[in-house]
Parts: sequence; structure tokens; C-alpha cells
Amino acid sequence: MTVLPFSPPVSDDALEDAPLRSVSTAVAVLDCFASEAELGATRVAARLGIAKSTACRMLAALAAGGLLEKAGSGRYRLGLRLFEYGQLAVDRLLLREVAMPILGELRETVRETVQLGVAVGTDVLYLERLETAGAGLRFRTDYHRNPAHSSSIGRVLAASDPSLTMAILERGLERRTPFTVVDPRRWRQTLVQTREQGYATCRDEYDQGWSSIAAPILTGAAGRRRAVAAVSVVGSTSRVLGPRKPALVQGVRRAAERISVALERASS
Amino acid sequence: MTVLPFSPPVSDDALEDAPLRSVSTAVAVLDCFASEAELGATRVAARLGIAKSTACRMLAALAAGGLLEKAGSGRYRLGLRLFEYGQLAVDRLLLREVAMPILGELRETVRETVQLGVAVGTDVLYLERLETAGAGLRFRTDYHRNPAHSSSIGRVLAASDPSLTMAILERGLERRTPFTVVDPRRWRQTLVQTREQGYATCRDEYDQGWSSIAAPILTGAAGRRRAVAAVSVVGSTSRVLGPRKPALVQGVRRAAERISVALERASS
DNA sequence: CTCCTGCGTTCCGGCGTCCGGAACGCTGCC
DNA sequence: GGCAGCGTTCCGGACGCCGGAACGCAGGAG
Repeated sequence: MTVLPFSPPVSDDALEDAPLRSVSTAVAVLDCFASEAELGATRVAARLGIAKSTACRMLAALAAGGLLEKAGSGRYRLGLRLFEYGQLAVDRLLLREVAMPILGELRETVRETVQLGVAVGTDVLYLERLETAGAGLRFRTDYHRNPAHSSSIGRVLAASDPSLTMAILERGLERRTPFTVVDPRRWRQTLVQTREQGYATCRDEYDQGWSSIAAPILTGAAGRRRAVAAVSVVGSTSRVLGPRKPALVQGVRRAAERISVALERASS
Repeated sequence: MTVLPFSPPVSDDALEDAPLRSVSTAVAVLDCFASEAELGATRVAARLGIAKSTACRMLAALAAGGLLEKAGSGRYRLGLRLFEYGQLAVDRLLLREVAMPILGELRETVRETVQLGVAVGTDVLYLERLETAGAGLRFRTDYHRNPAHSSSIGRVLAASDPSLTMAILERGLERRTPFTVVDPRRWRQTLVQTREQGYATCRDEYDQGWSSIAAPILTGAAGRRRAVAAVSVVGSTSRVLGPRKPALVQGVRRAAERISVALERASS
């Protein structure tokens, strides 16, 4: 079991000029379902620029393998087997294994939703999210991936990874709320600040009214520490960045540090 | 959004005599990683009876699509993109959406680990598992699929689905512990009892020392109610089937009933 | 009721791509 | 240093896939 897979190259358009063309298109077909819950052969064919018959065969083959499932009216959706595979993938990460108990304790301490995230491409993927039962409004749980620039975890990761910083800037800082930092200069400044203070904050930048605090999980020798993941606490802005902020910062940093140490020990 | 996908046909050996042979073998390659965390081309080729070069190309193509990731020494493992797809698949289930808050309340009430499961083939797949922070030993979280015959959720589902009952019996009742019910006659008897009392128990049959109580989530008209999923409470045998048993039974049944109603209302 | 439009699916022939065996680098181990 | 095992690459020949057209079926409109 390894610490973390190499950050996926995020081979966007896996289509074209690859070996195993049909497999590549099959993957592209799967990808169509990332943005849409249900699709039929015609729409898949149109989106990928392939023949309708080809799309139909692809869908049938993927459904035979359980990666897709047939909905009522001949349309398809993502299959539960993908859920199984996905759970297996993340269960086998040493990072998640050592982080889980510490995340649980952090949640108990701060009584807010806590998250564990890594970078995939220019997004943050949340490997784990522990919600707090009674802490006011429930945080929206229906996304597992955010643009990194408007996330405290993304900020922490970018702060220790110049290439990620470049990738994010090249992709552009999309505005989500009036508070999203979209000026590249100001955004770089937040990274500097993150490096100086050892944690990052994100105030109302993704969902207005919601803010977060994140700290990095570091690996590597003393000279060349790099953040492979980050822990964050998220909640309503008044709760997270109000009077409790110092306590939350300390809690998050302590948890991230403990996970770093546990990871180091476990992977040796 | 639909209530639940048709229970997947679990097309076991998707290999052979299917259209899109290369896609089918690609799915079969993926399946190899269900039982093993890391695999190389040689072992995949041997397991599937294909040429080593073919396996190598398959692995490369799947890795290009992000479904696999390359580990250090040329071996591969399941990719995080599968985690994303899997989360999307389960997020889009109406069942999970309406069940989540009720499951959360149930956990608060009973202070034990609660689960939501459906049947896939002759197994139970757990769509959700909410653990309790301080309730003694942590329940093993590293499996997401059980043989249905030694699970209270599986018993509840089989009790209302004759074809599932047959499938389970045909597959055979594998012994996991000295307490696993492996005699088909006795096992059928547990189904009768489940139908009579409206819930199922499972005492030390999967992991010795751990037991569970499950109740069905029903949909359909009054005449033809069928269980599409089930809720369970799991914990150490003494805690779950001891003095608290009546309270837990009531809690589980009430939660399952509430989910049934919410599902009915939401899907109309 | 019937036409019509849209869908998913099936059929078929020709082209193109995938398969398997053998050869190549490489690593780690006797 | 040899050897054995691995992942990867190369190549020719066979075969399975691609795309267009036709089919069956649903739903809506007239």
C-alpha cells in the first residue's frame, strides 16, 4: 500500500491517437456521465462525434460490465459497480487509512464538518468528509470536487507546489461569489500568506456564507517537504472565522501534523 | 433521478461472446483489481488468459483514462477517478438522498454504527455506513460487500424476494464463523421468521462477536410491496442483541419505515 | 385513430485496428 | 556476472469493430 498514487495526469481527452481506440472511447463515454446523470445513445454519439450505432454498442458493453446501468427508457446511468471500485481505490490509500481516526477526533474537537482532500489536475478531490450531526445547517454534501483556487485545501496544496500554482493560473480563476479572489496577483498573495502562517483560509469564496480553514499534510525529507494532501474544517463563516478561529486553526494544524507524522511512520 | 437502478445483472464473466471484445476485456481487467490491490501485466494476462502484450495495452489504456494509476514498479492500481465516478453514481440515487438524514438521526438515537445496503447479485452492497465515534471498538470499515446469506440486510432482502433467495441458495451458504447458518433448511427458516416479525437479526455469523439488526425499505403498491434496500444497526453482539435489543429493533424499523414513506413521496 | 418524429437497437460489408508471439531493456537475486 | 522475471515494444495477419441504413417502438399532435 502506497501513500498516494501519483497525481493523475488527468488525461482530459483520452480520445484520439491512443492505442486501444475502442477502450479509449469507452472511457470517454463514461466521462459523459460526469456532467449528466442520464444519457441515451444519441446524445452520447453527438457529444463524442461518433456514430450512433457505436455509441449504442459502447453503452451496452459498459452496461454488461456493470459500469453503467440501464434506466427505464433505454437510457443509461453510472452503475453501482463504479461505487465499489471507487471505495476500493480509496480504501487502499495509506493516506486515508492513517488519516481517518485523526479526522474523527478532529471532528469531535471542533464540532464542525472536516474534510480530507488531494489535488487532481486543477481541482481538489475530497477523499473524506465527516459531517457533524447537530452543528446547524448541514453543509452541502453533493460535490466531491472543487476548483482548487477557491478552496482552502487547494490554496494549501498550491502553496507548496509551484506547478500546481501555474496550472491553476493557466486555467483561470473563475468567479463563484462576489468574494472569490479572481485577481492573479491577489491570489498569489494568498499563497504567500499561506506559506508564512502555515495554514490557509477561504472566506465565502465558493459558497457565500461558508468558509474553511486548511492545513497541509507533508511528506518528504526535512529539506524537501511537499504537501500531498490537506485537512480542512468547513462551516458557516461566522462560526469558522469568528471568535473560534484561533482554536480551529490550532485544531486543524495539529491534526494535519499528526497525520503527517503517522504517514511518515507507516510508509517507512 | 430514480429510486434505484435495476439490480445489476452482475454479469460475472463479461468476457467472451460479447460485442466490443476489447471493451469487455478492459472491464475484466478492471475486475482483477477487485481482489488485488496492485497487479502487473503478467499476472493480469495469466488471470484472464490473454497475451501479456494485450494486458499491457489494456492497462496502459485504462491508465490513460484515469481508471487505473501506475504504481512505482510498473504495476497498476485502481485510480481515483473511479472514486469520483462512484460517488457520482451513488449521489444520484434518490434512495440515498432521502435516507441520509434519517440514517443520521438513527445513529444519534442508537449510538451504534448504522448501514444502508442493497443487493447486487448474491451480495449486499453497503451504500452508506455511519459510524459512531465513541462506541467502543470501531467496526471494521474495510469492506463494502458481504455475502447476503450471512448479513441481516441480506436476510431482509431475501425474505421479500424469492429470486434472490434462490440465487443465494444456488451459490451456497459459505461458512464464515461457527455460527454461520449454512443449512439451507434452517436458513430458509430464518427468512420465514424475518417475514413474520418484520425485521432480521444476524448473530456472530459474519464476524464473531459482531451482530446486527435490519429492517426493510419497501416500495410499491400495498399489494405488492418489495424491499429495495434495508437499514441495519451493527455492533458488538452483547450491545446489539442484549438488553437494548427491543429498543434497537424499534429504532431500525422506524427508520426503515420513514425512509420508505419519504421514498414513496419523493418518487411520485 | 393515425401519422410522424424521435428514440434505442440491429444488421451488414469493408476497412482498420487489435491480438499474439517474439524480441528488447531493465531490475533484483542468486 | 548470469539468470529469471518483469513491463514494454514491434510486427504481420486475421478478425472485430466502425458507420450508414433500416427496423421497432414509444410518445405527441393533428
